[in-house]
Amino acid sequence: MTKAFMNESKSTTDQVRVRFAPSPTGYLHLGGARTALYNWLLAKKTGGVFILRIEDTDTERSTKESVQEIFDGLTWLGLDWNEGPYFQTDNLAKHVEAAHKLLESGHAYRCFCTKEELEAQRKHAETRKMAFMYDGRCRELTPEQIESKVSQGTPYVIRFRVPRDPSAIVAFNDFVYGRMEKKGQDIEDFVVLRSDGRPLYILSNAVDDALDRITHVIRGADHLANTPKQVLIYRALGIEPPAFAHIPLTLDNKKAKLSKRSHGEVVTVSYYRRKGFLPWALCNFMALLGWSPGDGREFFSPEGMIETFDLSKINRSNSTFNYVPGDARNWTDPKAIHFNSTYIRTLPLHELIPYVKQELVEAGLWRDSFENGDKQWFENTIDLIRARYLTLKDFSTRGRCYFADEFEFDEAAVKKNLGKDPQLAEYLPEMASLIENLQTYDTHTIEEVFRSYSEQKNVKAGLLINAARTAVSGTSVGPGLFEMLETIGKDRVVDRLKSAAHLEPRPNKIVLMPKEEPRPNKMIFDEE
RNA sequence: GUCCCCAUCGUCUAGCCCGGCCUAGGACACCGGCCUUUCACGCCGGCGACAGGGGUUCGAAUCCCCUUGGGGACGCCA
Repeated sequence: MTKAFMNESKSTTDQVRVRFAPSPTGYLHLGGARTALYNWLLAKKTGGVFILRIEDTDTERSTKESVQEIFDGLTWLGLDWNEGPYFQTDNLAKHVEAAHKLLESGHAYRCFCTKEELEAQRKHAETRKMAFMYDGRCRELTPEQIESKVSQGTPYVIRFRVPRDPSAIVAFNDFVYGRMEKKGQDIEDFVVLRSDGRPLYILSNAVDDALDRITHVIRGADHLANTPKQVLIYRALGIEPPAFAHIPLTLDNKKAKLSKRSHGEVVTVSYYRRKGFLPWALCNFMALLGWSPGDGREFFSPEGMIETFDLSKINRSNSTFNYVPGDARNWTDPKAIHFNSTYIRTLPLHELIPYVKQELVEAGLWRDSFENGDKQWFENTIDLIRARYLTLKDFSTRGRCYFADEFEFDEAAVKKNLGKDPQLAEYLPEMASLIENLQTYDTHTIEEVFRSYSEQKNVKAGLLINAARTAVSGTSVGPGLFEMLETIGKDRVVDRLKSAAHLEPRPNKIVLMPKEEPRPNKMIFDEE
């Protein structure tokens, strides 16, 4: 409408400008993170700009912690933004200005109805199972009536004057849902400015998008129904609306009958960080919740996904996050774990190592020699053990025996592999001595010791192999024994074989997964 | 209650717009087998879906209608 506004909002380039605009009222959860990811992907793909805007106009519910969580989460995921963070509250004056412009141009009007009156009407309609929509009684107040109420100091809100012409329709094209139309008659005269002078989201959000020259609004489908209202605002302000892409919501697994209690953290980004996820593994998983390239590919490098990503390939139907509470192995969607473990197994070693380092540092297992004198050994070891790990946590739990001398013995493994034959108490120290005397200590020579010793004693090699495995690692599973013994090292192997001879089956269970912490949340992930 | 969106294996999905190549493909999970010193990986195989009903058509997962189910919006929340 006004020149100032148009100038500020007019797009000066063809560059794609997208934004992630979360409200800092809770955790950054998977739904929001996926929205951020899609925005980021489009920006990267088009050489555009990705903006972070914190929509903190709900001052009662917004928290500093939540803002920090959003920063941390996006940073961890690798979804770097080019502009911002902007804070919506910084633009309040502009939003108010817009509201007044709407008023002046006749696109909006003052409504003096009180909250109480409206609430009563709403209740009334509800009890009679009627649809409630503001009846527009303040719509046609005469200038004199308005003047009178204003001079009396009667509080008022500013409502948008939605076209009531039966033929009026508001339409927009959505990249995902196609052409969307809504009759003006089905849209309420919505409030854009509160009686205390603060703007509402519907206005602030649209004005900010205009101010930030957003070209594509990619957000959750929960905003689909709001969009016609915002289109109305844009038009009334003389601004060309951005393009829209509403993405389907992610739902909870209903059948699991999740209570709010049993939920919580499993839907937050920070939880996956703590649980040992590789950030890109999470991104890859999230991306496929509602988008697919259509050719069956599922694993993408960031570059590959950027290249392949396409708004038109986003689904229209909601997806379900397949989380079943109480399943220790599948503590989150099994497919998410699949992505993580596959990345751990297949990532170029030099890309994985920094994550492993961080994990070992946190667990107190890191030694600086791992990137100096023992660098080669360390890399070989990681490469050897990573194949069967699901999360980074496994490096410090299941992998502990490779980096420390104190580790736990699995009761069942001890019973099965060390308790199998009492003769082992004799065999193991003897083998330890043989190994101790080896001139060269490598996979080949170690294997020779085992093979010839088993022949000599006329016992199955498997008996000795399994016993040794448990003796040096505490478990019954792991890499090939001879590689394992080589990497663990001669001295340690000798010590462990000797002491294992005296090991008896006793309770000493290993707990691999950290305990589930309590926390809950909503069933649906808001996408913005 | 009103308006809107959606509907393929348990889950994520391909196919749908431009009907026939679909006795519906892939992935995860699950089950079995092979490999093997264990566990994984890998490979082979199995289980498993077009929500229901009408139409249109020579032919429908694909088009139309109805029903059902799920979801969203309907706030001086975002």
